[in-house]
Amino acid sequence: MTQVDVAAEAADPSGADASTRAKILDVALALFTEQGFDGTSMREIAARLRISKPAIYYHFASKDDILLALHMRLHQFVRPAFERLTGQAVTLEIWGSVLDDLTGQMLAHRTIFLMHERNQAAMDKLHRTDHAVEHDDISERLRRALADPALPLRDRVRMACSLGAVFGPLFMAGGAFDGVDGAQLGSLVRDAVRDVVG
Amino acid sequence: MTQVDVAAEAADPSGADASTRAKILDVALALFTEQGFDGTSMREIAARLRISKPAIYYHFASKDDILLALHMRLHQFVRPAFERLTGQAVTLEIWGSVLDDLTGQMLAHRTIFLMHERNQAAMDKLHRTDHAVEHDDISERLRRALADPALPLRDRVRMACSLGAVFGPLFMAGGAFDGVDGAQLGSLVRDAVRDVVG
DNA sequence: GTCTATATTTCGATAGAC
DNA sequence: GTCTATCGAAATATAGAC
Repeated sequence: MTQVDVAAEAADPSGADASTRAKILDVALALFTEQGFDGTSMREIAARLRISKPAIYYHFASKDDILLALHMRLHQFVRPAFERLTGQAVTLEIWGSVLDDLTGQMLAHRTIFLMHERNQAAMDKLHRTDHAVEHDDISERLRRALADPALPLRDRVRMACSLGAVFGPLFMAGGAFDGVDGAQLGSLVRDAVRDVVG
Repeated sequence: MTQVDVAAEAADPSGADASTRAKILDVALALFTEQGFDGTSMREIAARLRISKPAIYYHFASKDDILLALHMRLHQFVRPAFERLTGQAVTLEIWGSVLDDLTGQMLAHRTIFLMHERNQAAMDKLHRTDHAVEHDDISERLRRALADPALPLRDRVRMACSLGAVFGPLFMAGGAFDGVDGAQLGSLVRDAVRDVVG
């Protein structure tokens, strides 16, 4: 059993003398983001940590298992925001408050979100293969909200556009805002998002 | 030499009795979008066309060469819009007109844009390896505009958010707008984008 | 232009010692 | 927990006939 408390992993500081498992996750996150999941080999992860490949397999059952652990990190960050979409009819106002939270999480954990976006194919395969991910998944609830036939098309489009607006600065700017203060950036993004959905 | 006129490829209708080369590109586009570039093998492409692997290699020098051809298609679609960013200082108004054109292209060629987004890692590697792509590339001009220190941070953020808003309905909706009429969708997206950048 | 057969490389994963 | 050595599968790409 290589499972470990998710919160502890996420709380890992900057890798001073963190556990090997946490260090593997940090390196994998960086490499998966830069080169893609399929473009990164286990050998590469091991080399950067100056350990051997089997050492990784002691901590993770498979390469997919590493990706799954990183997916769970993201899941943990976004679940609180998206839980507001269940149990009540979605309105533009509710959607706006969801995106407000989401903006904060995105800015606090940019690399994880970027890794997830740049490896959607691998993530999809993981969901098809691994049944441990179940269908508690966020993407499904999101897709259902945006396809809700009870909503006017105009509102559905504005929901999708505002969602894109939240991630535009991270996904499409190629690091143009990397050095910018998170609070200031968050304020500007939230203003722009409100202009779409407010 | 397997190079062929780019416009002719893009003009290929729906694959009735199109040339083998064009059919390979169509199948590769679909598979790269669904499963990712690295998650798709040459064997898979060949099997779906009921031809053999070497038949593909007669038309393309390598797997990367197929991806490059698809990249050129996209490049052709977006270049006119982005050429407006050269030779003059970027303003929110110019940016708005660029996104206006881009919205139309995105809706007219959804799959190509989606494939490009879902294979950024492979695309980056292509740019690093293949020097035929040169640095005429769009991504670079885009990044420079969004990082332009002559612009106030607020404007740069709104540029990034509006760019994200254009692609939100395509990238983040999981096909929730697949059946929607392009003209109607375009009108609604442009309205939302104008609220950010207008 | 398309085929069968195969060369070559690389990867994920495991065996077994320490 | 970590190592050396290796297995087996799958992928890209090519040789050579037709």
